[in-house]
Amino acid sequence: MISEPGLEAAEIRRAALRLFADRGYRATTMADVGAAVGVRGPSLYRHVRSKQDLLVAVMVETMEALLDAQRAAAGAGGGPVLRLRRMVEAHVRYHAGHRDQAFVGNREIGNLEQPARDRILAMRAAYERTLRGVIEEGRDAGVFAVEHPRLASYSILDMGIGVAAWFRPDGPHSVEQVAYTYADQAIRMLAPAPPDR
Amino acid sequence: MISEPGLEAAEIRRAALRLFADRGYRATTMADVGAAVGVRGPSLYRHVRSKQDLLVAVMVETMEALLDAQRAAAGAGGGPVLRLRRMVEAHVRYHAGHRDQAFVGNREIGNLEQPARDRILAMRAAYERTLRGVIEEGRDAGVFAVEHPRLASYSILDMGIGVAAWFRPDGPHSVEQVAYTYADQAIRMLAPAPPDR
DNA sequence: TCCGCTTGCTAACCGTCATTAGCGCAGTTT
DNA sequence: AAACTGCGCTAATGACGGTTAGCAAGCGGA
Repeated sequence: MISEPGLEAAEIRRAALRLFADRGYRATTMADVGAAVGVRGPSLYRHVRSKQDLLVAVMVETMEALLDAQRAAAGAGGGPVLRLRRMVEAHVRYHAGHRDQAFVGNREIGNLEQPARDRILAMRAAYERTLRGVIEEGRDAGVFAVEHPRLASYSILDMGIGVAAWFRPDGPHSVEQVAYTYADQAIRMLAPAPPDR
Repeated sequence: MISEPGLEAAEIRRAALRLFADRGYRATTMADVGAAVGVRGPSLYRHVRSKQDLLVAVMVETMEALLDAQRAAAGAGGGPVLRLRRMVEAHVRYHAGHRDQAFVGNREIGNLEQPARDRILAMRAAYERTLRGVIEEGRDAGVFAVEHPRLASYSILDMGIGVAAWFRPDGPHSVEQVAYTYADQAIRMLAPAPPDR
């Protein structure tokens, strides 16, 4: 046999993700997901507990990937400016390179049932806290001039999140170009006014 | 009589907006909207053509308010830096002061049926184009250093949009404080490197 | 060969929901 | 007072959709 794929839970999640991304969780039916993997709706229940479980799996996966990328960026050493640059680049790279995940992860929070919702919110809070930590460290070291670090971290995260909504791989900008430009903007946003003038 | 309110279409739209904002369009039932204005679901049809019409009305209203605010900010004269500041402040003020509208306006685009969807998208495109125009004008005048004006306008708009998701009137920041800070960040993001060094 | 496990299918269940029909009650007009 | 009108109500309609039941085909191992 030439390795008939065989329905894997991961394949179903992939299909669900794409559908959630472009129709929304509530507008996607189990029959839709089934059709996307060549099966009838009810057959999915051999591999998946529920539609809600699919959403939770997709969103947890997304947040774990983001946290991993952020940890890698933050853990590579260097001063606050360099670490911030790497964190912003990682953030943007993920949102440009995994638009569906990012989009669903940001739009469908309200459709998560407890306790999954709180779990995801806690992961998001941790993600923000880490970025803010670097900003505060840079402020204390005198390399950033920031009055409200929380407003700065929210701004930086939100501008990256927005990338998931408009970025197209076949558009005029490459992922790396956007990541670099956004990191630059973040740094300029935080840089202290130069001593002259 | 002490002026029994009397059901107005505007009152229904207000209730629908709130429900759309915190449950989502698809998760909101006409019975929910009815309950919010003290009436059964079917009675709403005396005042409203359909649920979809409610969504369209809410979103068109939102985009018109944004475009009006932007026009006012841009039309008040001044150089590119000042006009940009006023436009960003107006953008943030709206997103902090009308969170429900902004939130629905950004999340429910996919639930708009044609031709309303294209109409809203055209309004959004015009809104972005105007902001980008000021950025390009500033670049041509030498007061902004921007390689990709489109990336800059997207960043600025998206960071403002994010405000609608986290801002709380009883939180630690006032609307004006956030608007001022965000405008500042936008300007610093675009400011050319100073001539020294 | 026979058993049992896996997995897909159809049918059925049980809700939910937008929307329409048609009734009846004011309040107002003629 | 009769007729009209505006508006809310209940009941019904027609779809849709998540999930469960129960059957059957394929297949590997004893």
